Amino acid sequence: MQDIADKLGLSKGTVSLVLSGKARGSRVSEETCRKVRQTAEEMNYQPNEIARSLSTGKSMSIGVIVTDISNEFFGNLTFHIQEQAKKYGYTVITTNTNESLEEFNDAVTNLLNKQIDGIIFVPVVGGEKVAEKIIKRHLPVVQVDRYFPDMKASYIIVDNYKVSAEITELLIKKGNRRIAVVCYDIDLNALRERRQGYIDTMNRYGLLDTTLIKDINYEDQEEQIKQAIIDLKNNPDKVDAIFFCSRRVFITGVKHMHREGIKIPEDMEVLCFDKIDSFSIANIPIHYIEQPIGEMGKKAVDILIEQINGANDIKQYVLDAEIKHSI
Amino acid sequence: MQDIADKLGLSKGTVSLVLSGKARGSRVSEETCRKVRQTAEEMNYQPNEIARSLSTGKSMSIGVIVTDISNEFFGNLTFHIQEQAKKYGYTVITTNTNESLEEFNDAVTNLLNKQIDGIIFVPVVGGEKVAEKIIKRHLPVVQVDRYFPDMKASYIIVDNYKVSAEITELLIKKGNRRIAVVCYDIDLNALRERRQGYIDTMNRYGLLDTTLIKDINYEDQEEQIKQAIIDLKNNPDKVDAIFFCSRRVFITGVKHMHREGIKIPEDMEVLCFDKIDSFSIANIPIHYIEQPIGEMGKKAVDILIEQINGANDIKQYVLDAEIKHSI
DNA sequence: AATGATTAGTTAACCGGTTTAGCTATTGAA
DNA sequence: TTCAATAGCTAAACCGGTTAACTAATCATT
Repeated sequence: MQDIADKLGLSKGTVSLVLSGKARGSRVSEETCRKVRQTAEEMNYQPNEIARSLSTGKSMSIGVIVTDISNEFFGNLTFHIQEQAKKYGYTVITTNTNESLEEFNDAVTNLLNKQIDGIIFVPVVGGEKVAEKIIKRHLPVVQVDRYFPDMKASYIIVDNYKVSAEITELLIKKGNRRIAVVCYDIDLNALRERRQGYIDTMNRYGLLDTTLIKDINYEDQEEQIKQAIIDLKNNPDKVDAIFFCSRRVFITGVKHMHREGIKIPEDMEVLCFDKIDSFSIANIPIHYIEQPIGEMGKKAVDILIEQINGANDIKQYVLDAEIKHSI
Repeated sequence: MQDIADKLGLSKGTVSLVLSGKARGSRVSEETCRKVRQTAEEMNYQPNEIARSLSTGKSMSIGVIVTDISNEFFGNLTFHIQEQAKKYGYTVITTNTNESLEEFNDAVTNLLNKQIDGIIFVPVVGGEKVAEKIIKRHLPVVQVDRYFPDMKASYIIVDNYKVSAEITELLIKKGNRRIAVVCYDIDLNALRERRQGYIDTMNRYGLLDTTLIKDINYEDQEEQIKQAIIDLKNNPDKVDAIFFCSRRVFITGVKHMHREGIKIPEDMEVLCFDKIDSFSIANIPIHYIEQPIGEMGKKAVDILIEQINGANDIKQYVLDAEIKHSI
């Protein structure tokens, strides 16, 4: 800017006014504006956003903290967040927590120091204190996919309970009595709700049987899922269907169903919480729940930007997921 | 910093020296260091990285430009890049190009203005001029997955030709004569090489037949892949196997093979370039090529950081992919 | 006593923008 | 002719760090 000013015999301030589009209000002549813009072009001037940020206190970038971007769900979510942020002219810094509290903390600290304008994050078990740090700074924040119940902050999630109840009921109405559930035993409200939606519905129809509930330890999942499938196959009272509470459990579960020679859907039907891109390579009918990932990502950004622009009401959305069927 | 300095009757400079760890060289007393650090803690001082960046000219963040982070391959790649960058203390800003030249250009411009320390990017067709902008700024850069042949810059890619030739040969040696290929007609060297690896190998064995080569237009892929499958099914000289040149083509292709009642592997075997997380839900044997995504991501970061730290030799790695088999 | 070396810390410029008070010259009205 | 209003621009502070150059005091050495 100084170079442009020197070349035109103007001051740095004037050049800044023109280039930042604030020339009209402060009345810089049409002529000068044209010359400044032309010279900037000629000299291939590119603004230094860092300097601008320091001055304005706005970095024009937002932080996104997810569990693991290589996971189909979070990859999709992040994609939609990025595309929406792009529309608002915001840049996105993404970090993975790998479900670790320490990494979550590091991510938050780092983003705060980077003077980020807002944060969209997927809560990590035990991360309330860390999240409070964001609130204390009065930094706009939106939780996605999960939320801390005691935190006064915006969130946008899916009604896990409701859709799980619905899909269970759907299967019951189709004539299934013996529906099993396979779910991680992790203490995430999303997972608890999916499991509970199933349990309450089965109960309501008087079909609940604890031998149909298979809780899987995350660390030892391959083995435990395999065992769960074998158990269900050998259940004295024939099992009609299995509800897998998440993507990965479904993939591993179906694999072992194949290995055990369980025919889908003749022997058992399968339900999957989450859509998988490649359902169609499995030549079987699959009932699945499709979360509105795109809407969730877009809306999270919308809410965040509103807050960045001054809104200070907390928005908490609970979206409905859809029940679908492959093949 | 000024506040800390005031409270202790020191100068801002001294506080900066202590807090940035340069106190030893500039000899600030042990006592003063301790007091500064303690007071910083008490006042909950957090450095403003933006200010630091402006001053040092280093933003401690790198840009990553991929095609589409929601794609399993790029999601994985980005994940490994982020994890490795974290180790070096670098933050990652990710952007998607959606294979669009314009978006690629916007991303580069934006990252340059953000005073990023280096860029890792997946080339976009026609993006040579845009990439030159990075080079002209003498900004460290690493291309991944693809590369611009005429650009003097580091890259790290997989030997698409070689592994495609190998997998074709493997199938031939297993007794297959009529191997087809289904590939996008996009002008990406990665895809061209996969196709060519197949063609040259078939040729070498005297098995090449152009009715076995199916080029798919990206925009109309669903329909064209379907038609390709039907064509191959009806090929007068029975087709033994199909080599799908990428993930998505494979998924769509296998779907239509199922629909057409083609039995895998009895009627035809299938080959997929790229590993898919959920291969196991398809109860069929699949020959696939697994790219060393983790290594590619990690190495890309290593090379970039080396360059950021002053190395100015161009590194060009061609990694080997592995041939594997599901079930 | 003079000199040099060392220790401990200060000063002030600088990074590259933004922003606002205020200055000057011109125009228009009284 | 005089004064106010306005247009057009400048000067300088500011954002929050970093760092080269400098000062001042102490200690060791000759």
